[in-house]
Amino acid sequence: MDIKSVEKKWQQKWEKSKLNVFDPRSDAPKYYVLEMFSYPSGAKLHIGHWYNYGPADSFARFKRMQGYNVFQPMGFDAFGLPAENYAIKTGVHPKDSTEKNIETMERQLRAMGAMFDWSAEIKTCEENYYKWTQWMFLKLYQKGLAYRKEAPVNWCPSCNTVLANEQVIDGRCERCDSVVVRKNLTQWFFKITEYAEELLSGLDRLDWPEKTKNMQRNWIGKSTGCEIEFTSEQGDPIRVFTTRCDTVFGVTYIVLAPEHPLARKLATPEQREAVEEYIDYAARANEIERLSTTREKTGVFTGAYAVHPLTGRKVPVYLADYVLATYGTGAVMAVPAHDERDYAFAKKYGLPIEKVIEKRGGETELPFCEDGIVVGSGALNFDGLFGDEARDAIATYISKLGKGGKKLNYRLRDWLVSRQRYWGAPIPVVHCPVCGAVPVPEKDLPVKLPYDVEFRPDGKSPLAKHEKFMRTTCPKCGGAAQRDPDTLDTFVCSSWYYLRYADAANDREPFSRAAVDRLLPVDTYVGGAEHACMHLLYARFFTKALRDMGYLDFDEPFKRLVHQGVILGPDGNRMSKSHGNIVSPDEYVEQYGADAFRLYLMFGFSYTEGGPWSDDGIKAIAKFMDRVEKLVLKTEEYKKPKEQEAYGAAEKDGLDLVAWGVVREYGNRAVRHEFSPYLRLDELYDGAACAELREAVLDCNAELGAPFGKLVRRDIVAENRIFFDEELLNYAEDVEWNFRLFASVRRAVILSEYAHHYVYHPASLTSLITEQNAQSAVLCFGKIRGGIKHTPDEERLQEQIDYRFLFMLTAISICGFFHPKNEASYSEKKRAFKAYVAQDEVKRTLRSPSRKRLSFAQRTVIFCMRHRWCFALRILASVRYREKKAA
RNA sequence: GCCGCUGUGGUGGAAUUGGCAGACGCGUCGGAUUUAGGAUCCGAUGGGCAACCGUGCAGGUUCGAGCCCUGUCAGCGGCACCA
Repeated sequence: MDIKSVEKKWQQKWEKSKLNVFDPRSDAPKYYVLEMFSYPSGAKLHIGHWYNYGPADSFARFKRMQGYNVFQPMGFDAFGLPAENYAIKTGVHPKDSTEKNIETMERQLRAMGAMFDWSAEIKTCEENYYKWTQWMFLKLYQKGLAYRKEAPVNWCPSCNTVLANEQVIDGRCERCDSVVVRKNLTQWFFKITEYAEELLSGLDRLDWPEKTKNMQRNWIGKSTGCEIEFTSEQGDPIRVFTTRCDTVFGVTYIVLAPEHPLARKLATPEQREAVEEYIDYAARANEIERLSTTREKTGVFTGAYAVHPLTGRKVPVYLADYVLATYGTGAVMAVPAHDERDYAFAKKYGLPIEKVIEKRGGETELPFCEDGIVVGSGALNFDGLFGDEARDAIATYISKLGKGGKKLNYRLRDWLVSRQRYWGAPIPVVHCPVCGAVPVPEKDLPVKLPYDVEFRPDGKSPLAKHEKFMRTTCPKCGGAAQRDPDTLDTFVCSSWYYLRYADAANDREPFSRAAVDRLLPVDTYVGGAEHACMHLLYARFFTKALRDMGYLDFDEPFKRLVHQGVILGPDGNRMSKSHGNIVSPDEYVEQYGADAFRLYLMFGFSYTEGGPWSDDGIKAIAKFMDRVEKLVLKTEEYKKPKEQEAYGAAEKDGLDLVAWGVVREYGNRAVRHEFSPYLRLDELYDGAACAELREAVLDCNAELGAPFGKLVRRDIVAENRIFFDEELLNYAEDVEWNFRLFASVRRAVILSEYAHHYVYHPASLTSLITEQNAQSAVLCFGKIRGGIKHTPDEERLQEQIDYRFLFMLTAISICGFFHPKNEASYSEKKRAFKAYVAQDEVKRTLRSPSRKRLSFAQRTVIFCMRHRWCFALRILASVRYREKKAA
């Protein structure tokens, strides 16, 4: 078959027919399948794109065949640093290079044969999109969720911009790997911390990979503890946060972060110089050094003392950079006996170490950091309490004193969104010397990004150097003012794009409520795991904020999340230029076609794991497709009407059952994104199911083959369309086109002009179970011991199970009365069995509704009820197969 | 250090709710076809002569465990001076 022309033909047909466009008037339930949109980098689609979009698209098709009105849009995350860095290197303007890249990628995405709804396409760098990104900023500002403050920020000296915490990996810039330095800058922040609790608790209800949910949980980092107020001798309150207030009686000193506001103030004249020096030192030390756990702790005594709120004891106040200014209160109470860090610090500076917790039932060895029994509370009488109990009591006491109390703390920091770069959405704020920071009125949006800018990297934002852009008037007082020279982090753009898709052409608002209500939330979201703590967290934050402003009616943007794995190079390493192991999709698509390529991606890997690429793998797929075609061509010969009806009822029923089972099975897996194992041509005609049929199919010259001819074709073409439609797309449709024989299709298959858009509803099991084939397998001692015929009526099966059946199973299983190894005569077995079941306890067991107390027999019956179709069939098939072989 | 995930043939990886482990491929071996090679098709392929034994290791629950429980080891991923 000429795969390329077939692909082209069908892709054009779909395009013309607009079958991929979401139909808002349809009555069918909606299903929103979303893949993370692409960043238009210079290169063509790489294998990661294909792996993300190909199988996800097959999933979308599957949902469509199940009768859903599927919405699957595609767009481009077009702003971002790489385009700007490319401009600095080559002089090509980011807008030009981005547009060119998008054009290329669009073409490639279309050639992939995916059913993207291009009518909803969005590009975040276009005015009609970033206008609304700016609108989002204004809304957050109005709601008090965007604010400006001077804060120590992560500065990447190579990218010349600040980075969000999430973008700093091991003290280095996520993008360029340079060492990040700390800098004080006035920047815009989004108050994501306001939603910390909901972002955390909402995770429980999401159908997301556990791993990802855990990463977010860690990132949010909730800890339950207690705030305690100490007082300096001069009277300044020093609040500390601790999760171990049960150790409060062991406090022998206090430590402040070097950036703590009281650090300088508390220093005594004698210590002033040393303190200044230390603060200086800490500011210079870069993140890497500071974060290293192996590094020896450093610190300095302020000369000041603080008063312990419970004991009235005076304890020295130290500065040390092992305390972080940005977490908790920026100050900790040090309990060297029960904290490793405090212990190490106390040892080094010769501070007292006092045991106040005792190990329960054992020798207490310091530092002892586990829960234990309070022993050092003195007159306050907390001695003897353990762990939580002690913490509860002490925290309650502290709050009664008015010196603090229970407190929740989060590791999550506010999201820094200013970027000193050009290629992003300008921050819609004007700085007026009179009015201060004034938001740009909605009607003046968008704040347009100028085209003619200077990219030379000199630490200043390119926009800051663009006079025409910067000079403006204050919207409030009308006086001369300056624009904010920064742009928004590109993660702001991607925090709401899934909403825009629903109403991409709207030029009056970011989205209409009606459109969003119809399509959102996203039912299945597919993309890489690397966004766990950034995009996926930010997007959730946006959704919740917009909900609270009344624009949305749901809490979570992505109901279900699937991460695709990573396709590695043939050598098992990550694909990279330095390894020289990059597999380019293009050459394979050229040789085998897009369908074969996609099929291999689904078939050759576990979707969420990925794995090394193999040339043999894709060859095997090509071979598979070849065999399907041959099989269909062969069966074409069996068309004679008389012979068509010659196959027996039993065979037909058997085949129906198999088809039903496989279709159901496939469906079960497909909804879980487990595609790989269910493309077995052979299984359909396997010995387990229909040995005769398989022979007939594989040897078309055999006499037996003729009666099955039509059935085979029906099955391959009609029943298994579910496989082909999804994964073989164009190819399958052409096969079908050439051999359409739908006359005998009994399923509720709705025909339309375009084969792959059939709605497929597998028939119910009940309709397939007949008097002939309703059987259960009898399992006993772990093996199948036989089959039992019963009623085909699924609903009434339970009551129709006759006592003999039940008792026989009981006998076989529990007592072994009828076990093959039991040598007694039949009547002896029967007598023993009857005596056994006459016992009250056995009777009770047999009637017990509790699953736990069910006997084996009952469980077997239940099991068989659930599985009977498959086991019954297998028994039938294998018996028949054996008989035939013997004959 | 803490949290999470994963351990199945020579190999990628199957196995529904605990129910015939190793599907479907790749590779290998044998056969057919071919002047030959390639391609294609057919058969065999966990171990053991056998009964049997086999899902990282050691236990446990169960009539029955790859799957559930306890412990342990290894690999991967994330977090990491977060008080």
